This record gives sequence, structure tokens and C-alpha cells, in this order.
Amino acid sequence: MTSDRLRPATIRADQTTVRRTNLGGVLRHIAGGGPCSRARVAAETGLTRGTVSSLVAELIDLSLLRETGEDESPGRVGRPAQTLELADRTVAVGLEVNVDYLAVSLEDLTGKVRYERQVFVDNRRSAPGPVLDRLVRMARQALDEAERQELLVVGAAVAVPGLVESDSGVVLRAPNLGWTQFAVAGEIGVRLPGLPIRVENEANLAALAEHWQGSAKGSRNFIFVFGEIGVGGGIFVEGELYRGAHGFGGEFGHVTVDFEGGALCACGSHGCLETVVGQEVIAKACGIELDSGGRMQSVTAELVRRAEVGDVLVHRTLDAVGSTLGAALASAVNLFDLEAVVLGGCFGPLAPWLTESVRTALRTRVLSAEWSTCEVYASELGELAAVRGAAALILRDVLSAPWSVGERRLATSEAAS
Amino acid sequence: MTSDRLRPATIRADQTTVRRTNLGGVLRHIAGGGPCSRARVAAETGLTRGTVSSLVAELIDLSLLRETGEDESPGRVGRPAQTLELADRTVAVGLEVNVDYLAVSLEDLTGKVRYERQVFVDNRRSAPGPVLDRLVRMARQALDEAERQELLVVGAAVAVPGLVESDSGVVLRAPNLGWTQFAVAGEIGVRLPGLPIRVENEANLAALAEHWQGSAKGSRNFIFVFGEIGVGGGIFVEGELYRGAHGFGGEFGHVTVDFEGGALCACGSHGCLETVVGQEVIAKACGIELDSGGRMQSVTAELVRRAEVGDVLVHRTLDAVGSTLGAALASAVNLFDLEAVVLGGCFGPLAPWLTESVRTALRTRVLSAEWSTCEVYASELGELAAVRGAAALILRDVLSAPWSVGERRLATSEAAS
DNA sequence: TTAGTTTGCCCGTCGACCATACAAACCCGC
DNA sequence: GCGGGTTTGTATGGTCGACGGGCAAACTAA
Repeated sequence: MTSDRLRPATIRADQTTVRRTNLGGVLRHIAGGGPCSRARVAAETGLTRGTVSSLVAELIDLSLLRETGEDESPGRVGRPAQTLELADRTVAVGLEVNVDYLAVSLEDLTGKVRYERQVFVDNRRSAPGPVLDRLVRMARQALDEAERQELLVVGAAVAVPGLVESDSGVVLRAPNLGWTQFAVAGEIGVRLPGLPIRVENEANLAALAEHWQGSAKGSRNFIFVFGEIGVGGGIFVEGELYRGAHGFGGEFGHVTVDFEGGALCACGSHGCLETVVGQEVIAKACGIELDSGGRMQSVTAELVRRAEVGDVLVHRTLDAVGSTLGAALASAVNLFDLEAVVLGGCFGPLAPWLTESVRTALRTRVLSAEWSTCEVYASELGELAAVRGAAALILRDVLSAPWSVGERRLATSEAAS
Repeated sequence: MTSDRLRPATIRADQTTVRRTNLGGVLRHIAGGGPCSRARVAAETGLTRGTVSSLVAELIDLSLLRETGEDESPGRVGRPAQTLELADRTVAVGLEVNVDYLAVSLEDLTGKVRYERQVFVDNRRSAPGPVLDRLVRMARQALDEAERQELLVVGAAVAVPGLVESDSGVVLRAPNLGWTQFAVAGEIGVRLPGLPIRVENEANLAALAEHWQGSAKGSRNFIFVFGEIGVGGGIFVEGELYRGAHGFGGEFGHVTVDFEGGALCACGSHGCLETVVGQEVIAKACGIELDSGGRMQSVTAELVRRAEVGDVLVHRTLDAVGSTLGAALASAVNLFDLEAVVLGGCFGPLAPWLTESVRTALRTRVLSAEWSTCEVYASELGELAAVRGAAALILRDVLSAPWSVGERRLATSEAAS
């Protein structure tokens, strides 16, 4: 029983705190509300126009905002407003290690993808070191591209399919990669000195991408389910990624759905959700052969093809998957009080045959269903959700702590060499 | 899809924000760290001694802190420190409506219970109005007692066994009371004008009590399970009660544990946890008769008695209850990444025969069990946990917003009449 | 008695926001 | 074409709150 009560919950505040809060507030206001004049920002945030001017000047100086000419809406009276919007020179690097591919992306503050690459490699058999070497080479290419486009890199994040201790950047366990206790952030940091590195679970990052640009754009409280060989989950609470005490939160795939024994799971337990609705299990139930070298995505494609032509076995299987998934989701919604569910990974393409039964399960099993309906969406981002989410993680850091970009850039300039 | 993105996440900051933050910081530092001198507070918070002096002066003025003589520890050199500790004149009223009783309590900032009363009434058959009338009479007696002891009342909270919209103070549904859509805060507010009233789910408040004074004192992330006729849950995340988007979070009793049909639940669904480990179900499985008028507590007592003398049926039943409960808890821990589980309500007294199987389930089913063990505790607070938690809810408000007590007291002074 | 230490308060400074005033730029009607 | 009304963005003085240094008070130890 750790006695955390002794530590004060809130650190001392200061005028720099005020400045930082307001810098972030103004930046996020424009990020969330779209292009906007100083005067409107002032009116909507409650700050004085003078204060907003000063804050905006600093944000422009940090290359986070830019002035984009005058507001040309017709019929306006008075002095024309100078429109402010997010600058697009600040970018973050997204990296992803997955079972059968590596990926890298370069995304700017406005959400535009400036560079993206995916390489198919079977990482199941490789040791972590060589895999990272390869990933770092891809990252270097992205950094070169950033330099060519005269972009300012503020950091990188790595998506990993496994249990990540996000504070330290250590991957504790990635069963499908065969990694245990590997310091990913440290190892990449050595190879790319100066570049701030974060590591996160792929499902969490995919959820972040959904919130940043995908189906969950307007939802502040939702769960993203990520169907692969395993099943991952990422949960957003009040617009923030839910991590929990150590960053292990959102492990939706290991929620128990078979309480009377059930199949053995890769995690060592029995009756986990992923033993029932994992992609391999679905494929087998539908009578689809798995050739060990083939990519899982083709399996999904085959399932979709069969479902589209009305294969009864597939429909029946997906119905069952939907109700089990729905019941498990309902439990999560009962615990977290969520507004939406986003089906991603292989569940995205299969959504047309899943949503109905998921919705039914939610309607009947969520206690508060009568007062707060939980929507069901399909992910549209596809396979690259996680790597985009990785970049978005860093960009969100910038939005919530804009004053930090100075140091970030100072550091990353070293990494360019 | 509500477009909450437009609203800025953080409101503008100000020097009054700074002052408030620091007032709260100093107060919580002393509340959490025990009696302390100004100089130590300064050293430990990072504030200047001068600033701390000024903040402490204001807190003393608000009757939240008091100076209690000099530090008499031997061997100290230098000018003796003036010890500061929480003042005990500020109190909150806790109220509780339960199926078979009403309760009221008066608790001060230091956690001392200044007054407490429990009245056994069968509220199942009464309309909400008369029940509240009775409860308000009890509250008035508590307010009289507060006046007699010269205490300053800062607010009241009501614990209700049901779904509560905490912002509005409306009870949406309390199946065991037979209430629907009843504005508890409003109705009590009319009868006790001026007294700030909050309404919360009883399990959430019991969890709060566990964190405030009970078994979960040192845990910042834990789930409290509340076994009664139904099963409730209260979840703490980073030292704060988890509510979710609408305040419906933590509904642990309606997590699905039987995915193949299962018994019909009071909520209208099938296979909810409370249909398997609810108190009535346990009692029946152990062959204990339920006389409709009797209090549930006596049933628990009987179960404990039989377990103590080694009744095999009871032991076997509780083993099964423990593993189901444990598996459901493991799902919650996988989702929330919690450090502890507290067994309360009827599970408290029965804990000796439950913890082992709960622990086993957690160890095998929690994905991160290897890196973060989840402790299992039994609640020691018993039946009055919720009503104490209700008072604690208000007292926590005071700790997190000490500057508000001025207005609070201004208001409550009217309610005294 | 004296030196050393710690505490708590006073005072000048600094930084950040607010309120107000003001100039710039535009629309509209005459 | 020109002045009135309107809106925008900046400049200026005021206030508030924390910081830093200094200082008297109060106690211990030699």
C-alpha cells in the first residue's frame, strides 16, 4: 500500500503557470475551433484582446500559429480581422513495429500526412535489435524528408503491439513479437540522439488516431477495439487517452468472456475475449485456412468477400462474434460510462456484419442505455491508424505544452546528423 | 456525435487561479502529510516561506487551518516552529437513503465523526416524498447538533442506491427503492434552502469513504465492490472518484458474467454479475431462507456464522462466488489498470472466505499481473461506509476548493432557520 | 554570554492579466 | 467624396500574487 497521500496532488502555481495555461488554451482553441481572429479568441476564451495578442505573438514566434491574411467574409463591418490558424511546419514522427510490417509517418500539426511508408517484414522471427535498426533507418529517411521540406521535428513515438510501460518506454511483453522487457525508447534514443521518443501500445495509439482524425473525432469518451490476431483496446476519457496507474489500461482483449473454463489464451489465462473474437479464431470458424506466411489483411479481405456474397457460415459466425464483442463492450461501457464504440483493425471492414448485434448487446446490457445511447462506429483509418496515432501523440503533447517546443527543437536538431 | 472539440479544454488562467491553486495545495499538503510548520510546507511545496505565510493566514481566516502551539520535538535547534493542522470546526452532512434504513452523519475536516444516526425503515413501499421528509428531519437534527457544537456546515450529500445523474442531482433509476426520475437534490434543496446538496451513487460514496479513512487509504487506483441485494462498484483513478461522461461510471454489478443467457437481472438484461454474486443469490445457494421483512445484514451474519463453523455448502458457494467475482474484477483491472480491490458491503464480512479465490483469479487473469500486483482488501467500515462517504464528498470539495467555503457558509447560515 | 540555526514576516521587484484608450481599416449612407 | 459607426489590434497604466533578500525573534549548544 503505497502512501501516495503524502505527495501533494497539485504542484505550486506561478505566473509562468498562468502564461503556460493560456498559451495552451489559445493554441487548443484555434486547433479545435478552426481558423479564428484574435478578437474572436478573446471573446470566446474570456481573455482580453491585449492578452490574446501577446499570447498569439509568442505562438507565432514558436512556429505554432501563423497569420493567413484577412477574413474575407462578405457583409462584415469594421476593421477586417487577421485570421490565425495552425502552422504546418511543426511535425512529429510516427513509428510502428507490427508482426508483419514496419511503418513510419510524418504528420504536421494540422493533421496533414507529409510522408508515410510501410514495409512488410516478418518480425516474428527477428530479435528486437535488428528490427529496431531497420525501423531507425526508416525514421532517418523520414527525418531527411522533413529537412528537405524544411519542417521542424518535435519528437517521435513508437507503436508496439504489447504491454508498454509508457513512462519508461519499456516494452514489458509483446507476445506476438516474442519480445520481453525490452527498452525500446532507450534503444531508439541511442540511435537517434536528441529526438524525444515515446512508446505506446498500438491500440491506444490507434484510438488516438480515431480521436484525432477518424470516426471518434467528436467523442470525448469512447472505446476503440482493435481486432487482429489478438484484440486490443484503447479508451478515451474526457478527451484524453486513459492509461491507468502504470499505463497498462485498456487491455480489452483480456476481459473474460468465458467464465466456465474457455480456450487457453496467449496471456496464459483462459476465456479471454481474444480467444473468442480474435481474427484467427474467426477465420477458422469460417473455414478459412491460414498459411503461416500470409498477411492477416488478406484473411480479412477474404472474410469480407464471403460475407458480401452472403456466405451463411460467415454471417452466422459474425453474428456470434458481434454479440460476444457487444456484451464485453457493454461491460466496459457500464464501467467507464462511454458515449461511443469504434470498431477497428479487422473489425473495421467487417463492421457491416457486426454493428447490428453489437448495438443490440449495448442497448440491452448497458444499465444507463435509456439515458445515454452509446453509438457504434467503424474505423475508417485502416491499418495505418496506429502509426498515425503515434505521430498524433507527440503533436498532442505540443498542443498541451506549446512552450516546450523550444527545447524539443533544440534537442532534435542534434538528431539530424 | 457532439462536437465538444470546439470547447477549449482548459479555461483561462489568472492570478486568482494561482492563488486558488496554491491555497488548495497548501491545505491538501497539510491534510495529507499531517501537522506541519510553515517552513516545512514551504520547503516541501517549493513555495517561498513568505508566500506560505500569506496563504496560511488566509486558510486560518477561513477556519480551515489552525495553529496548535510549538513543535516540541527534542534536540531541535533554532527558533521553534509553529505547528499547523487542519481545523475541526468545518463539517459536512452525510445522508443516505437505503432499502431498509435512513442514515445521517456529521463529519469534520479531520475525519472525526461528530454525530451519526441510523434509523431502520422499510423504504421499499414508500413514495419518495415521505422518505425524503423523514430524511430531512434527520438532517435538521444534525444541523441543530452542529449549531450546538458551534460547527460550520459547508454542505450535504445524499447516498442513493441507484443510477444518479450527479451534475443535476437527479436519481434516474433506483430499482430496489422503486424510484424513477426523481430530483433528490432539488427536493431536499427546497426543504433545506441554502445548504449545497449533492447526490451520488452509494457505491461510489462507499468507495470514497474507503479512500478517505478505510482500507484504500493509500491506494490512488482501486475498485470498491459493494455487495448487497444488487452489486455496486466505485472506482478511483489517480486519487479521484471515476464518474465518466454522465456520472454513470463504475456500474460493476451489471458487467456480464454469463454470456450464454444467464438469469434475468433487475436491470432487464441477462447474466449480470449481480445475478450470480448478489446477496440474495448467495443466501439461496446456501439454503438460507429470506423472510421478506428481515434485514439483509442478519443474512450476512448467518452466512458468516455458518462459514465459521465450516459449513461445506457455504464454503463451496463462496469459493465459486470468489472466482466469478475475481474474474469480473480482473476484467475491470485489465481495463482500468488498478492497484487494489476492496471488498465491501456483504463481501466485507465474508472476505475471509472470498479473498483467496479472488486473488487467484486476479493473478491468472490480469495481463499485467507480473508487473503490478493488485492487492485485495476487505472493507472495515461496514454498513455506514456510504453515509460517511457522503460527508467526505463535501469535505473533499472543500479541500480542493478551499476558497469556496466563504460562499458555502454564507448560504448554509440561511438553512439553519 | 555568545555564536549558530531556524522561523516567520516585511519590502522591493517582476511578470502576467485587466481595463481603458487609441489608431487603423473597413462599411454604409448621404 | 466624406463623415459616422463598427470592429480589430496595439499601447499604457493598474493590480495582484509570487519571488528574493533581508531582518528580528527565539531557541540550542558551547
